[in-house]
Amino acid sequence: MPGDEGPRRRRGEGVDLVHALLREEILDLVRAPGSPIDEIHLAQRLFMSRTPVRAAIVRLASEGLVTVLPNRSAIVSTVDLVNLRPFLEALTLMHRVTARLAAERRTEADLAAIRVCQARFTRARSVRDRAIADRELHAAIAGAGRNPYYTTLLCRLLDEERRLWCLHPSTVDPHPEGMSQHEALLAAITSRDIAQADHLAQAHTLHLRTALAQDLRRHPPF
Amino acid sequence: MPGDEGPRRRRGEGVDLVHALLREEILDLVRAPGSPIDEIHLAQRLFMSRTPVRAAIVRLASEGLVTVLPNRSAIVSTVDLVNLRPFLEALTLMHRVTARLAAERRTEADLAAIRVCQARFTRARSVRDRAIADRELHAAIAGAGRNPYYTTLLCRLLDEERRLWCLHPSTVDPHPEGMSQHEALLAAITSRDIAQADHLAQAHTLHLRTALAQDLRRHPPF
DNA sequence: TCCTTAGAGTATACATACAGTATTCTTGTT
DNA sequence: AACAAGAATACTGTATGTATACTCTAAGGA
Repeated sequence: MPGDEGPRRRRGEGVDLVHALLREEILDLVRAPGSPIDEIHLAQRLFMSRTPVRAAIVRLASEGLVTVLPNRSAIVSTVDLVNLRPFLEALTLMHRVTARLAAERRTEADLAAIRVCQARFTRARSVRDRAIADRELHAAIAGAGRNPYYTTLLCRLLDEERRLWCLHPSTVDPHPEGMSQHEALLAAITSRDIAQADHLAQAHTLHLRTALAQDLRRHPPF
Repeated sequence: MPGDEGPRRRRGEGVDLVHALLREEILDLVRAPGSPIDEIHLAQRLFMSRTPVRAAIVRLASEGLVTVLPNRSAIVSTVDLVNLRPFLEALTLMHRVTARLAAERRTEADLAAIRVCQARFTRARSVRDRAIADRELHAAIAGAGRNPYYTTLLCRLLDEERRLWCLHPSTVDPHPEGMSQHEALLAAITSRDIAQADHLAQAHTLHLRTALAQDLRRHPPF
């Protein structure tokens, strides 16, 4: 099977390939939360053996995107409503602390990288592209804060936020104030205004919180 | 080899076994930071095949305890001095936020569990046992805060702190104020005094910070 | 003497075979 | 007809073989 098709992958990139593919499919909700992941079919689809597929699943499990059931198939992690409160809580804190640190420590190179992401965000048209660009933008801001622990956690939370956005597209569909919020946040980081950056980061997640609540009221999940 | 010895492990617990063993050896500095991990020898030592060993290494890599070099052997993650500032920064924030939330949300059952950990901490005699008990205690406090994101990150940071303690034992060896600090923190959480819990959590890491600085001055790593 | 390079050796990344468990389908009984 | 027990099936966990990539050593050339 492995040699049947495919441009004879180089040794070592098989796991990354499966990991990236599964990750995208999970975040785009192509794979529904709770749906099982069949190692064999996935391996056959990618013309490789089960070994790298299993390794990728283990990695995704430690990132929280899949849940392994012992002696059963692994499933895509569910989007739990009881998890919503701690999620928004942690997202708010990480946005605030990374924005503060970015305002404090950013270099000119950081600002340039952030502006590239911002430009990419304004060009994004689909909900999915906006979600990806938004993640990259905030990851760049966190990177300017120079604390990999915060960056890692924020990226994980932004991944979960992407699934929420795909579940409730109306929270991001018009998104007119998203850009102006970003612009204001960038201005605060540029001028090293820590208090203002903190305030705007708080407002950013507050916006998400109210939009989600509105959406849940309009489209209750029951 | 697999059936040679060992009480015929049940299916599925092999990976957990290797993971737990490697984790302990890494945190106790039995395996030096930067030292390579030989899958084959480890598998032979535990009377199992390389497959579960590899799975455990992948898990440890995603937890940050080992670093996999592509097409090379995995190595124990190094304790980097340039990482010390973000580490202490994140540790302080996580201690503060988990203590605040614990003071806000703790139940009677939480208090009972925390007190069990505290009792275990006072009974601990060796540096290693104290480090383990300290981790369990703060994990219990974080658990009372009801935010798994904070709990996960704090536990990861406490693991790294354990390696620091083993590298610089003098920071914890006498440790007379550690217990009174814990007692005061527990009192604040019990009486739901959020501001006081925050303040004490901050003092807790400040103590670690100054002790580490003192120790680094006495025993410079060069 | 030092740098480059070729070859042997070793260990990882992947493939595949086997074993065990969970699920499902079938069959018999009430 | 509905339920239970057993068999068949399917997929996971583990073991092991194979090929590739890296390391180390040594030899040759500058």
